[in-house]
Amino acid sequence: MGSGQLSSAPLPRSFFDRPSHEVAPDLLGRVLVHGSVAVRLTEVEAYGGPGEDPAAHTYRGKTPRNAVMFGPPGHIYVYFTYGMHFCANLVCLPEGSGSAVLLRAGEVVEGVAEARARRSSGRPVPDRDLARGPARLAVALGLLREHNGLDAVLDGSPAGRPHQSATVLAGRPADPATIRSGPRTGVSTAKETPWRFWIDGDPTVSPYRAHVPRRRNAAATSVGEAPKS
DNA sequence: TTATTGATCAGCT
DNA sequence: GCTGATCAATAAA
Repeated sequence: MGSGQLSSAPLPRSFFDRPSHEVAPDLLGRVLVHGSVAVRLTEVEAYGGPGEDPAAHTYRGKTPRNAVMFGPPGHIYVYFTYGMHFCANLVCLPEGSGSAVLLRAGEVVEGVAEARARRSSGRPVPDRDLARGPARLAVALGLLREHNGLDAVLDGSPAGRPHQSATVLAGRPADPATIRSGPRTGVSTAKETPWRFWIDGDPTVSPYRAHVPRRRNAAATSVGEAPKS
C-alpha cells in the first residue's frame, strides 16, 4: 500500500506562496500526514482574500476565528462550522493576505484503522468514505480546533521522521489531464468562480451539492401559509 | 440585543 | 428526498 507515498519529500513553504487558485490544483495527489494517518488529496477549493472573494471567511477582514488565514503560508486553518464539524485549509500567499485552500476530500493511504476508529457512527464506513467530504477528511486526520495554526511545512525537517505532527508531502501530483474544475460546493455567492478542483473519476471525490438556502422554521409557515408539501 | 445563515454530515423516509 | 444537530459571524432591529 501507500508507504511509498510517505517516503516523498515535504513540500517547501514556497509552494504555498502563490494565489490559492494556483496552489489548489497543484495540491491534488499530494499527501497530508498527521500522526499515523495520511490522506492523498483528491478534491480541494480555493478561497481568496479580503474584499475579493465574498465566499471567503476573510472577505470582511480579520477576526479571531480567521486570524490564522492572515498568517504565514503553509499553516493549517481549522474552523468549526454548522455547530458540529471541523474543516481544514492550507494557508496561501504571503503573511497578511488571508487566502487559503479548503481540503474537501481525499483517500486515506495510511492509518485506515485509526481513521475509521475516529468515526463515531458505529456503523461500518467504506474506505472510500473515510475522507470523502471536508468534515470527514478532518475527522480522518484527527484535525480539531487545537490544531488551528499548525505549521504543515517542516523547515529543516529532522532526518528519519519528517512528519511528527502535520506535513504536506509531495506525493505523486495528479496528471493535469485528469484535473477538473467547477463551482465551489455549498457556496451562495461567487458561483461563477470555478475554484473547486478535483481528480476526475476518483471514487473519493465528494458528490457536488449546489447551495440550498436553509428552510425557515415553523413560525414562518404557521400563519396564513400552508406548509409546503 | 436578537435573528439568521452557513466552505456539513448522518440518519431516516 | 428531508431533518436535526447547534457554533460563530453577520445582519437586522
